[in-house]
Amino acid sequence: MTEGLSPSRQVEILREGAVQLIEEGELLDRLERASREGRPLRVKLGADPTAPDIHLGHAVVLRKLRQFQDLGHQVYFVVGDFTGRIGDPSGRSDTRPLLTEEQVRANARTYERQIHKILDPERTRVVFNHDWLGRLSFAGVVQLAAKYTVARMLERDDYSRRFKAGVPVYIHEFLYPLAQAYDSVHLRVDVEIGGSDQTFNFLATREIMRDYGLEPQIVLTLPLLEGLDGVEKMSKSLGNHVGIADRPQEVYGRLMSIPDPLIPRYFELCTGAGPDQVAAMVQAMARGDLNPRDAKARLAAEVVRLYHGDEAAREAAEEFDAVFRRGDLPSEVPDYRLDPAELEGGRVGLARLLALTGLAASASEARRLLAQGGVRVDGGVVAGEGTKVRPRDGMLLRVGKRKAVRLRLGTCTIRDD
RNA sequence: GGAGAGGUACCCAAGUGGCCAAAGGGGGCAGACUGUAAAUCUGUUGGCUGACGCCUUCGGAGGUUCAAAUCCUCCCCUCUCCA
Repeated sequence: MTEGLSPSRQVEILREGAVQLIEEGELLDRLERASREGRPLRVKLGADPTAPDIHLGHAVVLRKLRQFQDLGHQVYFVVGDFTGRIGDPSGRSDTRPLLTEEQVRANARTYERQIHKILDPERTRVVFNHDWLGRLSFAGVVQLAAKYTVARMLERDDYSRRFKAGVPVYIHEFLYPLAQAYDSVHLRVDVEIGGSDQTFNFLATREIMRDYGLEPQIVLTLPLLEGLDGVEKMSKSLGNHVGIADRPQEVYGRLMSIPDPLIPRYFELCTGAGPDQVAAMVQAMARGDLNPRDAKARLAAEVVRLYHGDEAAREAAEEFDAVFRRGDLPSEVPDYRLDPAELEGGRVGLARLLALTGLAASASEARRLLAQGGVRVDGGVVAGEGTKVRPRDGMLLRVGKRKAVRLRLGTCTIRDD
């Protein structure tokens, strides 16, 4: 706990690692007043309820929020159950799936469970913006929309780029920043925090808050973490993410797959490593004293430790070395229970079997894998596309290094589903 | 309302009657190599089949033709300019 620090010291802590802080002076001023009045600052983070898996990109922001909490401030975690239906205009997503009430609630619970790996539950309030946006009348919407101009809206890079490129921009997308702004109006937010891609929305919110006669929120943006591909920002829909609630082995393995140039970046944004430590490591790698592979292993272990503890980190590292350096079997090999009806004369086409077990998406794909030597049965590579095998209990099927299934042949096959 | 351009596989994009299950790139997957699931190189990338081959797919529905992503009709959607 770092509660009770002087406002100027708080500013120092809070601005560290930020892309932008608008305005630093305002923050200091607000902290001073709050401290005099003995109240915490109200800090807002908005979240889209469509993909409730929190990944390392979100964690960058959440860890900053945690700092706010440790300084004694109050977090409002706004679940965008209303705005989520408008459709997030950033990025490629065309139309968002409409979520049902239950889905939203379920996703919100998933969120809560995960954010508390990082946030302090005592100082976190989870709220739903449908509660106030859903009550806004059309007249209220018009009033809100009258507070911002088309020209200013088009300043947003995302809109103007799509507009110039001839990609459709729908009118309701303009409502997205406005709705987000109204969240801040409703909650009388002191500080809003988010990824640097949110800068436009946050700044628009400041103006709109002023228009409603409120003090504009202070804006704090943080770097966007690149995904595992090193190109796009991390996001679940792009599949380049590492979820903080993913299995430790998965977290470890996925971090081992980042391209080398990304190593310092990940250390900086995903671990507690300070700039000095990172710089030292970069130098060591440049000198050849530190193998990038080992740096990555350190990164992976550190991140796993952060969210799953020491033991999980050790185990994940061990498993990774076993599977990928020594080519051993993964520790958890799922069983597949083969239906005897698939057998013909005690045998079954290997391609068919691979498709059944899920090791290949289809029998055609299985044939391709076979042709490429990517399939092993009980340790031996099988090449022939049309190969038939005589399955036996405990037979081990492997595709590539990562996927394996153990065959089970029950004598009794009572199926009640 | 008028004029024009477009809609192709997971994504971008070529293809304007048969040689098209559809070029190329990205992404994915597999193999080689390695220091790792990095980088690089190679292969592969609709489904069914041991195989010959068959079936489904180029916005949607019909039609012409021995043969349609490609031609015709209607419809839906997007963009640009004009009003």
